[in-house]
Amino acid sequence: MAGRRRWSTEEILDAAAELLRTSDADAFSLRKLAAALGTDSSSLYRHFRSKTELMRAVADRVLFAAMDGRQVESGGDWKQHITALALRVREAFGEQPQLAAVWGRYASSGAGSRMVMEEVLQALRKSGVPDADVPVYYHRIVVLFSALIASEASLVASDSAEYEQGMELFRVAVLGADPERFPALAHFARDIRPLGVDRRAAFEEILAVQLAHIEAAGRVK
Amino acid sequence: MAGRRRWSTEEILDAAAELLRTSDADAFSLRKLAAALGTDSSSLYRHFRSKTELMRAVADRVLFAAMDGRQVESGGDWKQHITALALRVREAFGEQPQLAAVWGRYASSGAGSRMVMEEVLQALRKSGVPDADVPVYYHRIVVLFSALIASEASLVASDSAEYEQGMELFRVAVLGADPERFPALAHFARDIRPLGVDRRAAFEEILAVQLAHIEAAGRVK
DNA sequence: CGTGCAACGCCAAGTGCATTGTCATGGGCG
DNA sequence: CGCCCATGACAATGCACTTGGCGTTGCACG
Repeated sequence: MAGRRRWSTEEILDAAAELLRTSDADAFSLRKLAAALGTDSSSLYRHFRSKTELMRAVADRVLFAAMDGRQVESGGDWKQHITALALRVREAFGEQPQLAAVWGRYASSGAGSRMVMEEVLQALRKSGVPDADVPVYYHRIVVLFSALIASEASLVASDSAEYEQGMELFRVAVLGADPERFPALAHFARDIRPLGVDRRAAFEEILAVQLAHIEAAGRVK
Repeated sequence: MAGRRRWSTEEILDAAAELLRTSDADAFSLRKLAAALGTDSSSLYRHFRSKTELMRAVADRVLFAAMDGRQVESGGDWKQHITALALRVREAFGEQPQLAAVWGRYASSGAGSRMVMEEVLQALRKSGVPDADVPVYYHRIVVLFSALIASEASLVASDSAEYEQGMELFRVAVLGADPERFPALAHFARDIRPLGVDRRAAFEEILAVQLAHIEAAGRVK
């Protein structure tokens, strides 16, 4: 028949990234991906041993794309550097929430992950903390970082029906709290905001606090 | 036939929690739950409209159980209070990772969630920050909190096969980094540790830094 | 130019999942 | 006592990942 052609791994990954970006939420499946490529899902198993392996590869490719074109700058504040990096990764995964979960679980396999690690480590070396302490601070930053991004993405991932339902439950739980048993909750009820709103501001502030703490530790020594 | 009996909602929730605790990873399904109860999965739909609704209920029940027996103490350092609360919730969800994700997504519906909210809010009121600022600090703490717990749980959630595979990829990515392109990574390669290790220490330290920052903000005013 | 092998498309099946109808039943209410 | 509706049981639908087999094609190598 006609369509017979060879699929490069990159073509598959790009199609997958595209499908993940456009189609919403958990609508992604190997079947859909194969259909979008004009082939059969079983053919994908010639390139990847499992769906997880494919997802990992896509995640790294997205990460790589997010890092690409940026040179590792040697000047500038190291905190700004890490913050900018964080926001870039956050934005990249913001459009493909599924991938953030994958990255959060097994952070790191390919070139994209390596670039992220490299930049964070280089920034930390300029922070003033002794070389021996860099790994532990690195670990802490990455834990914080991947947790925030993954959880943020999982918020976007749920389809709107479930999301709305959750918001409704939240409203009921907060506004309907018994003032006797939950005085503080009832007192602040109207000002408490659900988890989903203002994520970016919270993200930046939490990260900034952590970085400032590291900087202070560096100065003391 | 014989087995016909009526299932109370609580029985179902307890069985679900039990199954989630003992069975590993994503092995949880309505079918398994029904089998454990000695019934059919369709019967569960007489009690819950969907699997999500059931998961939400179980999550809140676990939360409730974790909070139960603890009185809201009026004395003690507010930071210790929040830290202890955080660790308690962390431990409760540590055994049922699936639920942490549910909680992270739609944080809050029932009594358990309300108890957590109440305690955090009460602690914040003692922190010295003005009442008007409590909601925003609350928001920040809960975002950080749920993100850390959910992402940590998702690490435990993946079955050991995939976990090991991910660890292997991590090792390759770190140890096999080209020193020319990734000098810092190569330099620290042997001291960089994967995301999964030392989670509890990282958890406590990140939270402590955030709380200290809030306390400082409270003192300034 | 011919041959061989790796890779593709396609088909089918196996297993597991959530969810939805349909039927039967049994306990509570009049 | 007898009806009725909530609820349990069963069957079926639709989709998912994964595996295997089969016919066929394109590329590389001799």
